[in-house]
Amino acid sequence: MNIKNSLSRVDLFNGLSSGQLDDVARIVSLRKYNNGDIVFLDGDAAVGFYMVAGGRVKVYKVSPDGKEQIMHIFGTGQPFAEVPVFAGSHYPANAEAMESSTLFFFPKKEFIRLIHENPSLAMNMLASLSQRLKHFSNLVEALSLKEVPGRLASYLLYLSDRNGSIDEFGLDITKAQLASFLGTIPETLSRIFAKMGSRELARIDGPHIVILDREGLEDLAEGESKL
Amino acid sequence: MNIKNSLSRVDLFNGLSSGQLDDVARIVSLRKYNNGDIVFLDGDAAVGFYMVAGGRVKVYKVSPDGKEQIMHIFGTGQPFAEVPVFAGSHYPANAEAMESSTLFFFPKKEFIRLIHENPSLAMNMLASLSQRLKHFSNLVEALSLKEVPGRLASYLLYLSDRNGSIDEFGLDITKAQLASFLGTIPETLSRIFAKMGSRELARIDGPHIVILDREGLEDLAEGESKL
DNA sequence: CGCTGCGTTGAGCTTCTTCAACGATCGTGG
DNA sequence: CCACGATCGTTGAAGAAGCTCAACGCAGCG
Repeated sequence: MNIKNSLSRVDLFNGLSSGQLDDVARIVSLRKYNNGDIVFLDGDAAVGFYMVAGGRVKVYKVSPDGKEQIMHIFGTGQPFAEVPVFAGSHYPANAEAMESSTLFFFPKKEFIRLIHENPSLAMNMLASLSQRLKHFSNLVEALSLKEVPGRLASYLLYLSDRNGSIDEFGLDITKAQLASFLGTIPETLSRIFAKMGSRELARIDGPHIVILDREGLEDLAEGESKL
Repeated sequence: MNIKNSLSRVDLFNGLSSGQLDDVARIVSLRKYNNGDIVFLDGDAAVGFYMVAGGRVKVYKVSPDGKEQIMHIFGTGQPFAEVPVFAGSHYPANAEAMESSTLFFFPKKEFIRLIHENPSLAMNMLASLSQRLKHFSNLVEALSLKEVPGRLASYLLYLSDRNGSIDEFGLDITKAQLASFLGTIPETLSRIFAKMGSRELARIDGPHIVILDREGLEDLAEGESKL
């Protein structure tokens, strides 16, 4: 069956028996969203959590004057919004589809029952939350201890690694979204890209990036040099 | 027995039977630290996690040029450094005792075994990690979307709430530490305290705070006004 | 063709940090 | 008991980083 098959490929359900996967599949429902559709808003009452079956979703906060901070971008196979399942009962941020997306929805009560009966599922969920905490801890470190050029350099190196440590790759989000993710604004990002270009650290051509000086970027990322 | 008694009072072990508490107590060891002692350093191999039995511990990151960001301050009853138990195997930050402190240490392998056998313990741990995620999400929001006066106002209001929503209370950390927690430096913090004083928002006398204008502070915290 | 969204660039300004100096408090040892 | 150094906090002046506002180029698309 289609849903069960998707679930079986996902970290969160690693090590579950076929019967246990059936139990999970039984409580899941599918939801479809178009680009820009809101999945939930900060403060909404939460009755369950989601997992990306296809597409991408951004989770973000907004300041009163409209500035947006992307906390996380989730792709296929990644669960999100688990927090209110285990602590509190409201979503602590907004979520919006960044493209046409299909999401699995897991109702809170039923899922908690499954966890009680299923230690591996609990362990997987603990691993997933811990992973998330690491991500946030990096984000805090970046926002507080690095300047924007350093954050951008880190992100470029991260993208490069994710693509197999090659020096040439494409941005998979718009620059405005990247700015929001890095905790800055498009204008600032643009200027820094320009500087990286003129310093021969990287060549930027639209969404196409070529890393020219990996060492230089690493120094920037570690705060050991400036632009 | 002393340890078991302490454990029984702690959220993480809520709902555990006496026998289960014994199981936990059996794997715990006690460690003592003086003010300023390092509990672990960023990158250290992690063989377990900790819980504060008495005293206080700060978990923090440091930038190459020495600036420090306090991620979290843990007091009695709070577990910390659980992340490497479930994801990765190295501590992702530094931890240091802020006063004479006694910590429980839980070895990773044994604790994981207990979790497997004990669904409530797993659920409690999930709740604890979720709580932590909420904390970080607030921290990210503050660092990225609020200016320092807003963060300070939030913190003062938080302290007030924690003391029963009264308008008069003491700072329980030094101003330098508070600065590090708010993602700024003592000089900046000092200037903002001075401004809050002259605007009659709060009176600051050493570590003693009196909130004079709660509404004004709330506006600041929400980014709806400036200093 | 003109609209709209994305990205870039410039000028000015705000916020925060840096650097330096100084006052107050506190514990220690002479 | 006082002097000393250390820690903590405050204040001033200057500078850096990033934001705001505004204008504009460019591509895709109805």
